[in-house]
Amino acid sequence: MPNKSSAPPQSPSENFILATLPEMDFTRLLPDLESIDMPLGWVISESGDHINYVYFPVSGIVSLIYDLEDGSSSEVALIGNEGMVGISIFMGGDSMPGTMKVQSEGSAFRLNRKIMKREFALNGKLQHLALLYTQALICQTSQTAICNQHHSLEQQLCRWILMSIDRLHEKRMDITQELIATLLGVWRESISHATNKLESDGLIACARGSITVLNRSKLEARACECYRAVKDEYDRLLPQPKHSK
Amino acid sequence: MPNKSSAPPQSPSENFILATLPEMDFTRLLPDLESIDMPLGWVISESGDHINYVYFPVSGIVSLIYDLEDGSSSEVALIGNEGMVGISIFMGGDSMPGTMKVQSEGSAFRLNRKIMKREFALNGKLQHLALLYTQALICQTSQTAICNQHHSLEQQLCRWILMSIDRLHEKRMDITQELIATLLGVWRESISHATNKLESDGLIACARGSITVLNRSKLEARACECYRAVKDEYDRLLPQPKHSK
DNA sequence: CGTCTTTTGTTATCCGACGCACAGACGCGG
DNA sequence: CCGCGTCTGTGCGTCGGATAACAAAAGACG
Repeated sequence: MPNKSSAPPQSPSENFILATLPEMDFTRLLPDLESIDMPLGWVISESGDHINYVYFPVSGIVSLIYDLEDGSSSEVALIGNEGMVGISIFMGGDSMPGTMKVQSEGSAFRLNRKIMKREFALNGKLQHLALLYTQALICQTSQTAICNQHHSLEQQLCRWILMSIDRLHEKRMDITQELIATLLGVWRESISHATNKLESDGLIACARGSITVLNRSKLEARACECYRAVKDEYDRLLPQPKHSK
Repeated sequence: MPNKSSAPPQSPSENFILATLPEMDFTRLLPDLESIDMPLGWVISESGDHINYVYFPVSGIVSLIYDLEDGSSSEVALIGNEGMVGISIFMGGDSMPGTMKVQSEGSAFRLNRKIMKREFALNGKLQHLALLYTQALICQTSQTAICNQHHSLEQQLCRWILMSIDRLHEKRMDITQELIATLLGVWRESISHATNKLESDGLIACARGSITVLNRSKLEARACECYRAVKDEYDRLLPQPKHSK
């Protein structure tokens, strides 16, 4: 099925979970996988929404955001083409708190709720991968919790930039400092302050609405251990797929 | 099977997950459920440990704690008789980051890893409940993340006290301010400051190594919305068992 | 009862981030 | 190329909580 966007068409196997499926499972699911664009800012689901699809991103980033009554918010997890959106479908809760919002445009393949539940019930590889990914997600949210408690804004920012470019597979990301501040749950001016320091130290280059990483290793050194901890656990639980179609 | 402690013997059905199982499933599991004491401070598993049992607490509280390289730490989830410890067994990761530590003594029933995996693979009620509980756990860690970012120490303390007495099913808890500080990832002196304010306002009574809640509703009003948010989601996902043996 | 350890309370200082009020800078549309 | 909206940079007062150094009180134990 051709992708509707102007970008080159993408294959479902560019999503790690789908790519890790055995040939037989993958082929069986293929006709049910529907290609869909994920434009910037699209809210895939809001707190408590009964979600009808599981989304497997092949590009772009989806943020899991929790909101507070006073209007402030924080991102608790980043989801790229290593994962999936809509775990409540197979976890059984049907819905979950938090907003799933496209933080960086891209595209995904989605699977109808009914088909996902049917596949999950087969006790096969998809069930296994979905649960492993969910465990990785728990690790990410937990580490976010302790990071928010103990680490400085600059450390958190470095961590967040690294996690983002990992999922974008590029050095450059298009995002305003305003949005970064919302996602990290901090003040916009504080982000401005931090990016300036990082820029003057030559780690990143900032432009209007974009950040480019110039020195990845220095950025890692400046980030807190949380980046490494989560990445290591993701690598342990979800090894890179061997075949990419 | 008699409980080894001096406390009155407890039934597996005092754990909500076990109690919610259909009679048939419960009866089948019964001979494999091993009673075990959970003394204060016992580390059930440490980061990366290959865990051999799933624990179903019937009393007491187990904390999921994340540690940092500098020795500081934060609790990211509280587990009482509404839940279970050792989800990595059925989630597939075998181990997970974080320490499972008994924060308030009690007892549990545990199930061998092999038996748990076998039961889980039956696609029955235990699988359903285990996954629902895991989703609730994700909610708790996520809310902890945003709470750590936005709310004051006093609000967090109120939330934590409420979550603890909910799981203890008592007004009084035996714990030092030192330990509370470790769990919340803050300074001991700050806890002292906060408890004094709450005590002088008549919400709690403090003694050496214990806190008693005097006015629950006022405490709820003083806590952040996170307490209510998590409790509501737990109630939604895990309704109280109808029968208790 | 007096000593010793553990737990809790007090005070002062310091630092990071908030909160506000701007000023400047870029880029798009007319 | 001009105007205006969006995005970013700067400065400063304020505040909560970290940090440190100590004092006091409550049990534990001989």
